[in-house]
Amino acid sequence: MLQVNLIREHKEAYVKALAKRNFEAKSIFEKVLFLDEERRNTQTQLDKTLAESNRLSKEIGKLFKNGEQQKANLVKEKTANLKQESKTLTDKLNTVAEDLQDLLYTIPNVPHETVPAGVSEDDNEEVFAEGEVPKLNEKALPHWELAKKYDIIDFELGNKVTGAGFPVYKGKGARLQRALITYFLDKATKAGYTEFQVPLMINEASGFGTGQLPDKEGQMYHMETDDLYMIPTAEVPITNMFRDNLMTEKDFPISCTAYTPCFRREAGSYGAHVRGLNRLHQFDKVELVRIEKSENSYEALDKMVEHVKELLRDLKLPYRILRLCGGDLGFTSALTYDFEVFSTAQNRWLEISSVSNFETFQANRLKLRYKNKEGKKELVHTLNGSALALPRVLAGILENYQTENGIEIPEVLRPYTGFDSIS
RNA sequence: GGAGAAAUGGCAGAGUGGUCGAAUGCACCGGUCUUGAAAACCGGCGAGGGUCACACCUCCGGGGGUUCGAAUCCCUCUUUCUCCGCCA
Repeated sequence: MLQVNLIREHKEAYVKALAKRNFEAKSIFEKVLFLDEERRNTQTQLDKTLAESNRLSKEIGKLFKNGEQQKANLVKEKTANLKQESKTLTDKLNTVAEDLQDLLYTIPNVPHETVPAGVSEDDNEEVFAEGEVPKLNEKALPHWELAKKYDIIDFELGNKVTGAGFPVYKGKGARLQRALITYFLDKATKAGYTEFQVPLMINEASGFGTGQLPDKEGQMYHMETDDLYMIPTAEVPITNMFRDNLMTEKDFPISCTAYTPCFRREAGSYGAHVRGLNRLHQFDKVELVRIEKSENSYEALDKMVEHVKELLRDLKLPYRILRLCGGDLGFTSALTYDFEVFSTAQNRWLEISSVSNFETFQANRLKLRYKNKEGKKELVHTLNGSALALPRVLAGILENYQTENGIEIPEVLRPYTGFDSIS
């Protein structure tokens, strides 16, 4: 959620920046500023009314104490009007404040100056690429065929137990997945992130805090009886642990990591793009979250990018980094880098990480602030990134490491898997 | 799931209808003293809105109500604790 005072100050610049997302902000901003002024005016009127009735109440108290009942009753009559008036004003205030809030919720984050304009993923900007695409022979298989051949992932079983998009990992497949998780967590811990285990369901307030609600409730699984949502990413529980916090300088840096399953409804897709592990309703992910002072946040973003690069380098997977264009940028993000691994057998790029700086957009909703050296309260910046999302990493490994004799295990994972190949 | 108790500032803990935004202690910040530190003493010290700054308004778990007036009374929800039941 954008800050109203900043909208007032930087209206023109914001309108221009939001145009990169193809978001027409001008008239909405005008409405926001109008409602905000209305809100403040109403508040002032209400305050005056309440002040007067507070004054009278105290007077009545004194009169009663002095035994001047009659005088007190006279004053009492005067309060009736004020009461009615303050009720009317309170109602008005609530309505205006709510309208303002609703409107603010519809405005996406202002893109960073480096974000290119664009309408779709085709306009994303490649900023880095590394790693060699292996030469595979003609008989190379896509990962879902490999999974079947070596009996390490069973999609049919998942269908039976739950439904499409909930695979069952078996034997060395399960072990490889666990090895990846442990490896990622170890790397994050070494890089200074504190490991957490967090709830896999969240309440409504948390959904609002990180911006999944109110817009994207269709993306999350909802437990109606208890009004809880399955997490679509660990970002939600982790970031919300800090909701309503007022931090001090000493609390920084804050860097957290967690492994969790993630649940996404992802309605509406079909075909080869959702084959196998490409898109699932339940998948595993190791997530990084950082909470930073505004002046440090972009440095922190770079560090996260470097961290993810290192993971892919270690796994020797060919990948590229994209700077998302305005049209592809998430609602809450100011700047996002997507990492994609090249899936050789499918001959396409698979997104395996997304690293973003939300600046104050989430912090404003979360009321997550810190007291700076001058004792002034400032909103913090929140950042997060996947390090990494498992299924597509697994797909990349299976496809890129396949040989005629089986699938080799990347060197760095062997201490974790306890085997060198799957055959 | 059943029975009972509780929820107050960073923490502990007073406060049961009127000058209570809230005693006191600890923690924290500033000062005096000290070679330095500790102790002692003095002062400051919750949050949000509002203002150039004051004034002023709101907040004692959340929501609603009674009253001229609520931290205090009533209703309701949530959470925590104790006991019982069930249970990985």
